[in-house]
Amino acid sequence: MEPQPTTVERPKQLQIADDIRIRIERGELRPGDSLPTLQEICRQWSCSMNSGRAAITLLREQGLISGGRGKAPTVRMTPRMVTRSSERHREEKLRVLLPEDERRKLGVAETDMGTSLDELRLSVSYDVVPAGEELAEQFGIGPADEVLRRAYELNDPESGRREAWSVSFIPRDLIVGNPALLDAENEPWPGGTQHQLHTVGIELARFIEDVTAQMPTTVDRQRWGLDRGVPLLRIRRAAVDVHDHVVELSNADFPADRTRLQFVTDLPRW
Amino acid sequence: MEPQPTTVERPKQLQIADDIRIRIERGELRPGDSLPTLQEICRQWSCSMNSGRAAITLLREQGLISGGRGKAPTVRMTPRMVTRSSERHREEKLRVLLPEDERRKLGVAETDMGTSLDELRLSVSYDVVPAGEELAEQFGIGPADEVLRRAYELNDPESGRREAWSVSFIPRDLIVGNPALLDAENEPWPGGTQHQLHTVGIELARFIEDVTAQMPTTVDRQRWGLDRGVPLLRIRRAAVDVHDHVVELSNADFPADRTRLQFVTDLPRW
DNA sequence: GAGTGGTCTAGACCACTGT
DNA sequence: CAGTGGTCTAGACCACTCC
Repeated sequence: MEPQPTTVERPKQLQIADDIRIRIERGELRPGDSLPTLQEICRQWSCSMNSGRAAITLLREQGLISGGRGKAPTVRMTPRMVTRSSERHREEKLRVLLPEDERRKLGVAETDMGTSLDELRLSVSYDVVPAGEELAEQFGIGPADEVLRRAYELNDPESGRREAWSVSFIPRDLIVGNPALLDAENEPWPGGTQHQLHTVGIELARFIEDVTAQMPTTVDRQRWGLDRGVPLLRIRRAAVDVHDHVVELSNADFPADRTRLQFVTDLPRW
Repeated sequence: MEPQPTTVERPKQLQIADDIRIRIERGELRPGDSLPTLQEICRQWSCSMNSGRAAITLLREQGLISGGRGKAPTVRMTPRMVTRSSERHREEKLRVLLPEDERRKLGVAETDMGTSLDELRLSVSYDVVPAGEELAEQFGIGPADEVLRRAYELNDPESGRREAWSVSFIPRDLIVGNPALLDAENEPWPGGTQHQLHTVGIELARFIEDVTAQMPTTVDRQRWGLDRGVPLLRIRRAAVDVHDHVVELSNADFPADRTRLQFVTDLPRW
């Protein structure tokens, strides 16, 4: 539990930050508007510069403001939200049985990360590594058994900022039937992961996705070009085949200020 | 974009926070362990107290540490994660057709918020209000048409902390056939929202859930009893009936440090 | 060049934690 | 009680923005 002062008066930085937050929520300060300058804050609330700064830091941490260096911080403009729907999984499965020239329109990167490759730089790395305790338990294999580890990262070549990131694991034994799957040079694969699994006779029955959120570290913030106060959405996904075996595990991160995760749950008819 | 200093050297607070973060990630500092005292930090990194404090604030903001008042902050212990699975929706639908004594085991609060009522205090408020622009568009009704607004809040009576929260909207026209649905006194309803809709002849076909995350405000943090650096997961859910009409919209928040949202996507068989 | 906020130092008071 | 970190003041330097 967060330590809270038990003083009769609330801390000044909290009072200031809340006052300004309320002005933002009321719409008196709109996205893009500048906050009062630090000096004005200190005058209006009669506090020292450092307390005023602390209030600004609090607002930043709540994701309400951005910018500031050299000019007053501004009320944060919400970036365009990109929706990433679970319907992709079903569409990808349908596409697997199409001829290659149809499939070719979508590679693993697009279907797994939900972004287009246009004007982005894709880094792919393939490794064969021991599964380790955690993965082994999920896959029902031994910890020393090998898994194929595939890491994808998309960067904006201009800013260098990360736009998408994911890492996935497949037990090596499952894909020995098609050695081409072990070669990163074949990326992007026409049709995505489901088609790759299809080439070794695996049909998927469902995806199980666990969603959590956490604050990025300072280096993560820099990598993604994130404002302070923006969480990362984390998806841990298991792909289950028609025999109820987990055949792929993947992790992916998404910046919460520009990502909306959509999940559709169909209900059986009465 | 976060302002970054362009000085040749990185800011001390960042250097200190990163050094300690790396020690945590390496396992040299384990959950529950105490950080070095502020004085030790200032000695080791030869900085002023305020810079050391700023580093601690950064770690707090990243959700890595907690506590502190009167003693050194400790590496955060991850609370037990509660998984909230989309399978609930399917199970609830199956239960709707059961006799009442079977249904009675689950009320709206449990099924919609995923928690048990045992030892928790439930606050319910029902209102009939105009839909407004946003809801009207979703429901396909007029902005002045009325909707039933149901707000649920679960609190721990001991600490007073909020444990669950949700608000849901249903067009009034849909439920006029059963006036009992407008009465908050009937909570908890045996069988949840799906059964309530069943009493006015509505069968649900699917749920569409949009997940985002954002940082809580300072008052939200206090309400939920959240540590600094813990995001809130926000679910915006639409219930769609068999005629493809949106019949219920709901919003719910969950603390990200103790909640895992699970979504199962079934794939059609070839 | 004037004004801005980010970072830093030095020193103080207070509430809280332990013994 | 001594030690701790949270909050606060006062004052300084710097990089950045805008004119």
